[in-house]
Amino acid sequence: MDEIMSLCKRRGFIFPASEIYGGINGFWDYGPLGAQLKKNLKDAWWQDCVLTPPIGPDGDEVQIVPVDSCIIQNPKVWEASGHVAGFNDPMVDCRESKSRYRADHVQVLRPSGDGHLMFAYVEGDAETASKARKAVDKYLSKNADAGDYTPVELTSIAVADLARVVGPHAKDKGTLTEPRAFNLMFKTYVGALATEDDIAYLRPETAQGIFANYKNVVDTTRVKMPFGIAQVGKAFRNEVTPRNFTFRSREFEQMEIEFFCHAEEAQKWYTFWRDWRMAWWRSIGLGSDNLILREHDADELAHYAKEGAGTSDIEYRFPFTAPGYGELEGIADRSNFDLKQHAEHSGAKLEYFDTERGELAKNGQPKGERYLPNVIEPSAGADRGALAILCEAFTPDPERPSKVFMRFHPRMAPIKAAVFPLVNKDGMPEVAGTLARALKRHFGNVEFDAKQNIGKRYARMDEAGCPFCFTIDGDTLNDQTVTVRDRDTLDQQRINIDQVAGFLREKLGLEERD
RNA sequence: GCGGGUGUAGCUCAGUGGUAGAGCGUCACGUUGCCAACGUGAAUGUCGAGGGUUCGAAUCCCUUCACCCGCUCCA
Repeated sequence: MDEIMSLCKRRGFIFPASEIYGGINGFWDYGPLGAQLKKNLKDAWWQDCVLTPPIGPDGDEVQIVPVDSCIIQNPKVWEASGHVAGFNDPMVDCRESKSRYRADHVQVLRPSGDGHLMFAYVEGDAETASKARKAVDKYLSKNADAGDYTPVELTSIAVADLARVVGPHAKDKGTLTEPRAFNLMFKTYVGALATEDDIAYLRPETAQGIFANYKNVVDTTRVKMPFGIAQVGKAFRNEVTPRNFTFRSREFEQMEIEFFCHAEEAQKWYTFWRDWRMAWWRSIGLGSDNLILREHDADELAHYAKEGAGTSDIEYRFPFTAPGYGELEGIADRSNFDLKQHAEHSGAKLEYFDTERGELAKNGQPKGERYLPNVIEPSAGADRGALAILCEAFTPDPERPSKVFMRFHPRMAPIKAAVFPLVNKDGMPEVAGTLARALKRHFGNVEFDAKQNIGKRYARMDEAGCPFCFTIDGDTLNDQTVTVRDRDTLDQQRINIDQVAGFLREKLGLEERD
């Protein structure tokens, strides 16, 4: 991983944010190559999910429409979604055992007498409860005046009295910190006065911006159930521990679809999205066994998925997680949790009237059915995706001058092609420059380089992950052919200069896709 | 949030109290005939930051920031 981070810095993929001031924990900037790489990833997602979506399980093209919602929304959005409550759990730390507990999960055995020790345990945890009980018995045998011990909430203990509490996993008293709130949402103020009434939050996920716009989309477009709403955008979380390069950042970008369907079809669509999203990641270069699909166990389901039919993660084996895996995308059946919450909190009627369902009327037409749709959510991390692509592409090769090359899928490669004059004279640079400019118009980032010798230029392109290099040599001036150098095989072939654009179009996957 | 480690040029690193260095990379000129060749020249340092000790600190001490590893957390 150190080598990957070093290459990212050296070649301009990723830098620490505000590095000249020492950086800032949990924030990363993309350099020239990284910005293009991440954009290629987002563009591919947009192309394949929104513009030319896949064929669904019923044989029809899936319906997806985009939105672009604000990072700051009415704070009630986050109350309805459960984020305000869920993000504000006070926690206590144990200085001795290094354990951390949710304060409202810790119970304390407190005696009727004053000034005596108290013993904490974790609610519902037999082991610590038994430890605390035994400690009480032992203590009472020497301090009969303590009186009767009864369980109370830790949160009801005065801060000064915490010094007499023995933690759930501690031997000594007074090792528990006072409960502290870990607010994982970024707070800000709307309006220049910045009073408590003006508090707002940076969105911790893009999903709620979709749910909040659900009614507007249904009312103003001709979408019919089932359909999806897609969004790409930044989200923010005050992670306790930003870690592992860009994997857990405090500012990150999501690519999300909320796919709405009737509850009876939720299972079918969940399976469809799970499998199709997995195939999609494979198609853009994560084809190795570093990529896995993992169904969640029942005990790790999120609050919104409890009643749903399933949650699975598409996970990648990063160098820093190996032999384990890290999440790239989660596909969750959120049931109708979110729309129900927003309907209740806002008072808006969010039920969908489905004219194709219900009993048949006398005229043979369905009477229709009113329901809150279920939601299947494929939610992918753009930064994590870019990081996985970087890790997967990183290929050490002691045989070649650069010692390493980036084996990007051509669709993801930030530099699509390079054009070199073999030597910087005899009319070669002019021909190469003309070809490079022509290719750039069709393929975007195409580099022209005439500096130093040809070997160095190939090596530079290997590190940048450029899949194809075209070299103009003496023969080009006579027979109009150029050499194509393949990044992965190092093979060279000669093609006519007029065929270069067609060659690239085919290799870059710009031909018709299924 | 706890514990351990690291921070010197773009990168990799040397430098343990006395004038800040090397290799690679970058730039210019020359050369070049398909995989980091060569020659000549050049630029590039808040030694992570702040404070202290000292005649003198990259070096010793304190504080702090960032990154890496292990815990913890990840709705």
